[in-house]
Amino acid sequence: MNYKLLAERLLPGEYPDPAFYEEKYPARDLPKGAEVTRLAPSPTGFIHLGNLFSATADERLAHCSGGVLYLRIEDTDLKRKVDGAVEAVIKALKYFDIKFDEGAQIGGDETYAPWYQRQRAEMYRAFAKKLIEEGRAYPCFCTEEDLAALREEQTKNKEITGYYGKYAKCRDLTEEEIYKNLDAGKPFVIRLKSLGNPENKFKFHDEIKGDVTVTENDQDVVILKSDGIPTYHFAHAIDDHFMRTTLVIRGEEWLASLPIHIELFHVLGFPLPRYGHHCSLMKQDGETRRKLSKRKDPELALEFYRKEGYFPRAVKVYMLTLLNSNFEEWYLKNPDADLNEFPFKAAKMSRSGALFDLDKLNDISKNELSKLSEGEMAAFLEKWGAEFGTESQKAYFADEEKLLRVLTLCMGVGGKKRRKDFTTASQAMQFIKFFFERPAEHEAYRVTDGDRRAILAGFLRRYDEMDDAQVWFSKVKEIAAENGFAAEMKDYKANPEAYKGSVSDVAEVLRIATTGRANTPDLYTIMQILGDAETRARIQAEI
RNA sequence: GGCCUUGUGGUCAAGCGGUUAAGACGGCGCCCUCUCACGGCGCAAUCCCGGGUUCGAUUCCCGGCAAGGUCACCA
Repeated sequence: MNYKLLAERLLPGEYPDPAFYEEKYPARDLPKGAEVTRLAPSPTGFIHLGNLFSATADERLAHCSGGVLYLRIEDTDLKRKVDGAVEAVIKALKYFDIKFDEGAQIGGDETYAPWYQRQRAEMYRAFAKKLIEEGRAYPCFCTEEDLAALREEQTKNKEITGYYGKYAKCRDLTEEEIYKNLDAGKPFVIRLKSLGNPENKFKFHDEIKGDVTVTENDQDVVILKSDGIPTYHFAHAIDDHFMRTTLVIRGEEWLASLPIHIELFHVLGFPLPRYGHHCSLMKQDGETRRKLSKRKDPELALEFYRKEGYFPRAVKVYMLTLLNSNFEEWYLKNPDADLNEFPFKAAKMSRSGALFDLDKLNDISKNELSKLSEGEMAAFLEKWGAEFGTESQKAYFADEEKLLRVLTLCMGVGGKKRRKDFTTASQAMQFIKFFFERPAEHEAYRVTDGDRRAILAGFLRRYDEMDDAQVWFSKVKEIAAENGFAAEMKDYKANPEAYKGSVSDVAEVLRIATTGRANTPDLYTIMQILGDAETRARIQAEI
């Protein structure tokens, strides 16, 4: 068979030879040990926590080693394309501190562009043509029906499904048959002519999983689809070679196709990059657990976390906690360090899939938020509010001086102990709501109506905005005593039957009357912030 | 079903031949306290199962079992 002629018929025209591309995309000039990693999403625009998990690993591995992180778009499947998707992905990741050095829509060094696979079509064809010329790839005219029938037969016979060995019908087509099909205008794909033997197994070192057992590939996989666009496998080999990726970090669902990739790199004459297959973030689904999915877990979309107002650093801390088992310990010792100083290692990545734990994230969020100054918190809330806040919430930012006082109180700034009430921005806004809006609803009072009125009226009679906290509280005690409540907690505990309740019950009445709730930070300070008129008005309304 | 991967408390996990089997989250209890939050103290809860190897296995070997992944002209 004249492969040269066949190649020309299949992919007519002049294509550059491999040397041209090797020169066009030269090896990167980076320090020793620097990793080049990449994120290569398909442009569906949807991106969830699992993607961030993976992206964080890519980003850390690249930047901890003085290397490069780039963004490549795998748009070889037209059915998946969504407009504006790339921008959406970049924006979502940027919020969580994932910054690309180069890539689609990024700018930066254009040496390795283009970053969209559809724009690299010529290169893929050039290498496919070369493979055909070498007799290592061939046209296949099998239809979808043919393949379905084949699969059915193999399944019935309990054989491995796929296009391989004796089942690879088109592999053995004669020259005459091929040209006959071509003349008849039959559509075709280009398949790899695999030389592997599945009997052969060997060890392969995975940067995350350690040594894994790999079986030689014998599948004649499609490398060029009938529309001339490469499959993932083929594009992966060519792109990661010419973009000079050193470390391919991807989900473990790719481990099964590693043999294909190894053969492809080999047949193309490219050195193999190193690989790290990470486990997927799992979600409990009834009795079992499964990896995060786009269709089933919309609530795990990155957008959800932005909308709820999770603090970016908190999410990053959680990702690092899951990603590197020694991170948590390091962070405990270096609570104020730049997260990027943590020595991130692929080998420290977990080998088993972790369940996503919202409780843990929330705990981290509280801690991170509590470290902010009131000014930083105000800035964070304002930024969140501008995009996701209601109109009434946006109004909180008009009186900045008041907002800062509120935040100082609610965060315990200046005190020996910081408060940790806020998990997210949206929750914080709910928490501080009563400072800016009169409570529409009040939690139930636990004293009788008569006592409530007496307590509130007694307070109004005594309240003086100029009192300091001690004087203020002594007045609350007076009211307690006056109405049959114990002024001192010790007295109440010693003899609970003698009283209707204690100062705490009296304070609770005042608290509910002014804020609508039974649980708040220091009431005295709240009244100071609200001001005399507002405090009195709220209490009067509850008498 | 074949192949690959994984199996330490409810969750994330350290440990890698001898440990009272770390720590964090969550749960529960107590203390602090005008409530809440914070903080402090404490409690419950774990080595998938069965065989070996060994004086001794959570750690090593073999076999089960379970879970996850994968078997496309999708990535």
